[in-house]
Amino acid sequence: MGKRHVSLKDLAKELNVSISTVSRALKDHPDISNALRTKIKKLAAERNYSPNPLAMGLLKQATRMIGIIVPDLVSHFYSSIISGIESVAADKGYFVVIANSNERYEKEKESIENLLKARVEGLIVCMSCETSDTAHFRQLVQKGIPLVMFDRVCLPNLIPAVVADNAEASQKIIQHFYDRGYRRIAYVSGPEQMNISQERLLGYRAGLKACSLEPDPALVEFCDLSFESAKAAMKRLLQLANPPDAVYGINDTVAFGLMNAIKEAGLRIPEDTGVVGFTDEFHSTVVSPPLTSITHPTFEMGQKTAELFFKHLNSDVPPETIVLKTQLIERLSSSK
Amino acid sequence: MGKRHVSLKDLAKELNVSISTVSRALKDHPDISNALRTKIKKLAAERNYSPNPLAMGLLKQATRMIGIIVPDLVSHFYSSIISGIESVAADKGYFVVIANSNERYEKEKESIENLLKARVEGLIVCMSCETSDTAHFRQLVQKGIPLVMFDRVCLPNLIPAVVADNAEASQKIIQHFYDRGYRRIAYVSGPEQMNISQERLLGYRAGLKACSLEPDPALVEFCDLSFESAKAAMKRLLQLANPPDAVYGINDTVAFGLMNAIKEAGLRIPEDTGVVGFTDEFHSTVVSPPLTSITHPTFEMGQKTAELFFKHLNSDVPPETIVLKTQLIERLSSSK
DNA sequence: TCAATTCATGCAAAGCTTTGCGGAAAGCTT
DNA sequence: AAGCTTTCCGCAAAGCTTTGCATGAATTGA
Repeated sequence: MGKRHVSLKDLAKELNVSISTVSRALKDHPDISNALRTKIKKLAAERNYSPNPLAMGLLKQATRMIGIIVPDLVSHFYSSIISGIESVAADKGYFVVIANSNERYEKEKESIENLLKARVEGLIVCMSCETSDTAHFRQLVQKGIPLVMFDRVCLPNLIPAVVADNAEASQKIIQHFYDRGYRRIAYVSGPEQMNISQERLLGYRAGLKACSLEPDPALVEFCDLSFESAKAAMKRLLQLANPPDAVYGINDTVAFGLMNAIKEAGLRIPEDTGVVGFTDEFHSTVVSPPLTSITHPTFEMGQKTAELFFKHLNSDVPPETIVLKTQLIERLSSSK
Repeated sequence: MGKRHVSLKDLAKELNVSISTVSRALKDHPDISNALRTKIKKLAAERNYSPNPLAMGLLKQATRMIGIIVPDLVSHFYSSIISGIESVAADKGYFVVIANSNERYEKEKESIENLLKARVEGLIVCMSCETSDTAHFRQLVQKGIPLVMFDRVCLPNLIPAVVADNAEASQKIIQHFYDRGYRRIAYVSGPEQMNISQERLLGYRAGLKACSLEPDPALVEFCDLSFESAKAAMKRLLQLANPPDAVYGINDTVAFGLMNAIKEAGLRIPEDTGVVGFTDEFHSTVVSPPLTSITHPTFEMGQKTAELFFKHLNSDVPPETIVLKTQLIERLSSSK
């Protein structure tokens, strides 16, 4: 039950030289003679030496860890984005530590605390849908802690961010519905305080206007982003005196909830009700009928977010917001 | 742009006492007088002191990090298990660091290296489907590094593990098909070296026998677990002179691939071909028709795995394998 | 042969925390 | 008043690495 890792000290003792000599030899410092250098390097390789990151962290005040806070770990959207972040971070020799806010404001604040206590070098955050007070983020900026947000963002003048072009995507959806002959188009949004809810609502309205459709407030519903609440929202829409013939859900889970309610009501998709989602490739091909949707380039969004993070970690550039273009993939759920 | 975190030293200097006094006061050591203790605690709270985990790690040789290696970050199965692990780890004050083997043997070995270099205290692993050589795991055990596996496991006498009762689940599926009137039941497995492939195959055969059905080797297909390869496997099955009237896929992605191929062939589910998956709740309700499946209790599996990990981290108990019971949830895809 | 370089290596501090041990001051007893 | 016990606190080491400065030896030039 010996020590698990060899240290410079161990190597030094074995070769009867000082720790600093070993350290220098290993990093090709010119002060060390060739003979000794090769001898030290050989032993280090044999013993499988690797520098202790704790010691390095202490010395350099850098842990090479970056904290991620997501509202939910399980859905494809976030795991895919995390995957994208992780791939870039790994390239730079960074680890990611993931915390889950579970869509709760309190948990989000707590996660920030914990990650800072763990000495992450900075944070990448997607806000919980409950969060409307942004003081905790402003504080991070004030303390000079690197922070980048994605998808659900706030304080764009203070905090670098990566988002989808939400308004434009919404408009494309409305236009698409219109082209397919749908005329009463509903939108099931998330909580009002979320930037994505707002932006997509603006796009929705702009889209209606562009198609010369009369906006009807009754066709805009809100839900808490859960499958069940989306289903309930759809049920309310279907009970309207003049129900929609098409509906657009703010994300994948919501779209599935909508489809479920429509089917349970005995209506056909896309004949009676068209559906479009804001979602990622995989799911949409699995549901039936295949779901027309905006492809959110999730993996890429993760990569871009990580790149932006590293940019701001190393230099003091002003915050920028990267807007990713989306694409509408037409499938069966919206082709009357 | 001062230091980001206050240290004991900072507090000590401010109060003109020694570092050790501050340290002791903060942990209620009896040697410190009441008056001084409260004064120190007050300042610590004000300054938002939290002990530096790097220093602690160095001192205690414990990083409170646990490494997880999964074959894939994006699928619901793994993200849900990770979520379960994380919830238990967080309770114990541990962080999880996640590495993705991408179903590749080489990447798996590399991830082990990297996580050890990062000084995780132990590893939780689900093997890549490529992995058949288990020397790298045996090495970990020899080095005394805590290791627990889940779902796809190996060396059960050496390595503690959490698995589903695969054989029994398979049998239940066959029995279920039989009860619904299906008679030519196919099984689309994963790579042969995987324990889950083997165990479920055994259960499949036992199930056929219990139902007095003749096993037909042509009805067992293998795939690499991807949607596409599952689809290809199903196409091969459908081209048989005597194609199956029911098929069982080794996991969710595979089952979706099967359904896709069946639909493309113009066959109806469940009338022409019954389908059962080995999957998790959410997806199965979203596809059409809803997929009958074995519920893999993923979140719980993650929790149990983490609990087992901590058990073995702290004491030297012999390896045990925890077998989780599964449940067959009947939905439309298998009810002729 | 002595002084002046050059070359190779070691010392020690810093980064932060815990903890055994020793020390000083105060209070008590006789 | 001297000695003893409490009570309270600081020193220093360990855990690991990097790096400026110092030291020692060896080599060169005069």
